Amino acid sequence: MSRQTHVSTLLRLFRQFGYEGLTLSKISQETGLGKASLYHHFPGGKTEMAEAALCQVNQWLETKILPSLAEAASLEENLQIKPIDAFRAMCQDVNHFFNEGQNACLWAVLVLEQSSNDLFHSQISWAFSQWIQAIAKVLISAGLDETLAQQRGEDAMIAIQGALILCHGMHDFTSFKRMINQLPQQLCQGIED
Amino acid sequence: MSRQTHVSTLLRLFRQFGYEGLTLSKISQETGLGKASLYHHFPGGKTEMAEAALCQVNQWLETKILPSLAEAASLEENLQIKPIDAFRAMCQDVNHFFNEGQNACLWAVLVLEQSSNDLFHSQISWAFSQWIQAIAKVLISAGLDETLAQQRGEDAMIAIQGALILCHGMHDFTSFKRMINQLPQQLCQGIED
DNA sequence: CACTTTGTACCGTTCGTTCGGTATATTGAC
DNA sequence: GTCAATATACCGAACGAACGGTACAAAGTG
Repeated sequence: MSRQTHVSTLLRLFRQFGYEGLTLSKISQETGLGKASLYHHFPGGKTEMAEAALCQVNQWLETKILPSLAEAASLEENLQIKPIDAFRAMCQDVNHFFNEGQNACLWAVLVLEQSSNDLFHSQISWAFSQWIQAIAKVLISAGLDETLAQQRGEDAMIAIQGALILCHGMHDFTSFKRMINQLPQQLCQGIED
Repeated sequence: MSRQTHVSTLLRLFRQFGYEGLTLSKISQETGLGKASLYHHFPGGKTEMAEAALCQVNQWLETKILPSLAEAASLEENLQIKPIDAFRAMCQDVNHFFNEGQNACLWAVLVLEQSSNDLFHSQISWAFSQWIQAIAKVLISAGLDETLAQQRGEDAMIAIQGALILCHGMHDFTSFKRMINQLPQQLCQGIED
């Protein structure tokens, strides 16, 4: 079993219990690896395990979300992708990634623990701003004002993160689904087709 | 020093470090109380301390937020409070409570730690739904459709929670201020004056 | 005096981490 | 092809430190 095999498990555990809340005993139990084996794959210990999980999330963003947004923002002469369709695809990926809202977001989990904040802050901050910029560029390429486009990108992040919090607090995930359905149109308000 | 004196400190610490991330040593250090004193005031230990902090947040909701919303929703003949003004006042309180976005939300912190989830879930869930209902009733009393009013209440929670996450992740609190400024009008969209 | 509040020392447990070592598989030398 | 050498994956046991929590007597307070 390679290191990468266990990163998905790590991601699941860290976003479920948080950094401080997740113990090596639990990791050992869930991965089926002894504690010593964990240190073979992750010599940096718990910190490196969390970094690996965080890295997986950021790679999801880089490979599944950012490219198609960049494509929709590109100003090639044969502009075939409409912004609304790009955002619909994005929301579909988001919906799948967060399991219809039932998965917490590792970014949010780590952000809210100041103890682990400094360690991972740069990567989380990078992810947020990349995503916001990617959305903004799509809207700018559709003729929207630059400032407003940036704000809409922020609003998308706010909607996703807020809906996850609310749904987990209420144990009711209908709000997340509604948000996912409404977000594309909300982002495209006032842009010409 | 009475018990209540230290609850504010507890609230600050729990929302800063989370439940698992906050240790009794740190609490002892920050309050200036020895462990014995802490257990004198909070016989239930760490759990009771977190509950006291959570209770303070919920009491803030009950005393500062819900009453004025209920007043704005009341259908007395001399209806002097306009919805937009009620929401503006609410947002001002929220802005102050979260220190312009720089304070994390204890609800969100506890919600994202599944370990502590079951202990506090009922109180957090209660708080969310009470707040949503209070907003919805204001909008309903202004003639808005009931389903849409409920959704706007949820959207307000989503906006607040999401903005807090985003701002903490970016170490930039301008989005929170913008959200606070925009929220009242957003909630009142399409209602007659 | 009675009663509340606190300091000190301590409990058992669990934390993250490390050590020494064992299988199995792959490689290299001859 | 044989056999030593190396690399990889894994584990049990234990480490010191810190955890949440407790017992109890001293100190403060009316």
